[in-house]
Amino acid sequence: MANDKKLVEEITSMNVDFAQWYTDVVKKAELVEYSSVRGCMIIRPYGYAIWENIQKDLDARFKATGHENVYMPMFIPESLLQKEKEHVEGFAPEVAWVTHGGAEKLTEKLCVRPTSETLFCDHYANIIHSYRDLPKLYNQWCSVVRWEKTTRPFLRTMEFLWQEGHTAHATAEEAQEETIKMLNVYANFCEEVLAIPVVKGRKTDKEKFAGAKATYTIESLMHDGKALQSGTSHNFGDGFAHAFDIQYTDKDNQLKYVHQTSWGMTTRMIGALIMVHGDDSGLVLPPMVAPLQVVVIPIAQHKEGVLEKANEIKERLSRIARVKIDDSDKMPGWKFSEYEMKGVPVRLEIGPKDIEKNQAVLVRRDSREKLIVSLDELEEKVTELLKDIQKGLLEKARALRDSKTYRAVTLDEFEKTINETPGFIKAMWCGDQKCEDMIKEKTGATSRCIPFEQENISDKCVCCGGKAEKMVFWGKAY
RNA sequence: CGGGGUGUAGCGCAGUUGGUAGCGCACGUGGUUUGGGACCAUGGGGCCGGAAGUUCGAGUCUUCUCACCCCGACCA
Repeated sequence: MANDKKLVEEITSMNVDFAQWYTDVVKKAELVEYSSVRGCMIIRPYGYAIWENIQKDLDARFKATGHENVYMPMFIPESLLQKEKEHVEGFAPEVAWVTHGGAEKLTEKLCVRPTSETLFCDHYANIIHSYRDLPKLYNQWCSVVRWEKTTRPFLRTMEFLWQEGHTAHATAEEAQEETIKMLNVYANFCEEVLAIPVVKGRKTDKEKFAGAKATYTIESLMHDGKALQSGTSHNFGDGFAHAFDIQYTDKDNQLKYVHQTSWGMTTRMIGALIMVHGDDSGLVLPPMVAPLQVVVIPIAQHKEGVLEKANEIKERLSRIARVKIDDSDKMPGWKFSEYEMKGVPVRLEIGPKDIEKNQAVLVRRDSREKLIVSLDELEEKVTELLKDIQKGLLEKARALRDSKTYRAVTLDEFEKTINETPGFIKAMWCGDQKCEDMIKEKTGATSRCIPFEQENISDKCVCCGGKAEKMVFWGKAY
C-alpha cells in the first residue's frame, strides 16, 4: 500500500524507538530547539503558534465561564511559600531560589514560582471582605519553574508555560461546582479542539495536589500506551483560607472562611498532540489548533500562470482558513515531506494540468487520501475537509485508546497486561494506599484516576483481594 | 539522584602506532530542473565540550570538570 510507505527517512519509526521518534518529530517539525539553558527549551514559531491557538480557545472558554485574567509576581518570598504546610512540602524540593539582588544578599530569599496558590491567597486575603466580594474568578497565563531532574521537550521542562485558574467562593458547594465545571471545560476543550479523548475522574489521595482536599483530572493515552495527565482541577476546601486567613463577612454578619479551587493546563498538551495523533511521517495536527490549515504548493511554478493561480487560490482560501503558499525553489516532493512532518492538515497542489481543467488536488495529512476538486467549489470542499479531519482524528484517537484499555482482576493478570500490552488498565481497588503502593512497586503503574463512570469489574481489590470500593484507571505515566 | 551512553562544521559521522582535521547532508553563488526529499559547477564554514597535565608535538594519552541523550526513582 503506497499510503503505508515511509516517506520521510529522517524520522525514526514509532515502533522502533518511540522516544527517539518523539524527539525527531519535535525537531523536524521545528517546534522546539534545545537551548543553552539546562532543562529549558526554545519554543520556535511553529510550536508557539500551536500554543497561541490553544491559549486563544481556552481563554475564550474561561471568559465565557466568568473568569478574568490577572498577573501575579513571578517571585514568592520564602515566608509566604511556607504558610500552607502540605503545599510547601510538596513543592519545596523543586523550587529555584533567588538569593541575591545584584551583589547584595537578600534578607529573605525569593523562590521563582512553581505555582501561584500562595500569591493568590495572599492577595485574596486583602481584597475579600464581604460575601459581596465573592466569588473571585481569576486566571493567569504565565510560566512557572520547577527544578526537574530530567526533562523532555513539552512533557517536562524546568520552565513551562501554562494557565492557572484560582477562585474563591462563599460555600463548599460552590467551590465543588467550580472544580467540576473547569474539569469539564478542559475535557471538552481536549475533545473538541485537540481531538484527544480523555477519562475524567478523581485522583487518589496519594496522587492529589499538595494542599488540596480533592484533585480531579483528565487522563489521556499516548500512542505508546503511556498515560498523560492532561489537566487538573483542585478543590482546596478552606485549607488555604485558614492558612492565609481569607475570611469574609457573610449575610448573617458572621466571619467565614472562603472555599477555593485551582486548575491548570500547560504546554505539555503540545506533547500530547504529538503523541496522540502523530505518525511515522511526523506531526498530524487537528485543524482547530494547526497554525497552518492548508498549504498551497504550486507545481512547475516557473511555468506561466501557475504562481498567479496559486496566489489567487491562497487569497480565496485565506478568508476561510489559515493558509500559506510555499513558492520557494525547493522541489515539490521536498515540500510535500516538509509539510507532512509539520502536520499541516490539508495540502493543495496546483499545476499546469490542473489549471487546464480548472481543478486542484487536495491531500489529507491524516489518511494521505487525494481528492480532485473543481476550483469553483474550493471553499466548500476545504471547509468540509477540515471538519472531516478534525472529526476523524478524534474518532481514530478514541479507537486507539479503547483498543489499549484493558481490565485486570488479579495482580498477575495486571502485571502481564501492563508489560506485554501497555495501556490503561481498569481494575478494582479497596481504597487502601498500601495496595496502591504495592501495585506501583510490582508493576510500575500508578493510579491515574477514579473515573466518574464506574464499572464493576470484580468485587475484590485487584491487589489484596479485600472488598473493592472503586474501579480505577491504572497506567504507566509520563 | 542511581545505571548506561555520547560530546569533532548547523545536523549526522570518520579520524590508524600522537605529526597540525576530513566525508555526507545542510548553507552561499551560477546554471539546468520542478506532479513524492533533483542535478552539474563552484565557494564559505572548525581553539576537535571545557580546564589542567604528559610530550618537541595532543582530536588521539592521563586527571578533573561540564553538558546532553536513554533507562529507572520524582513531578504537569
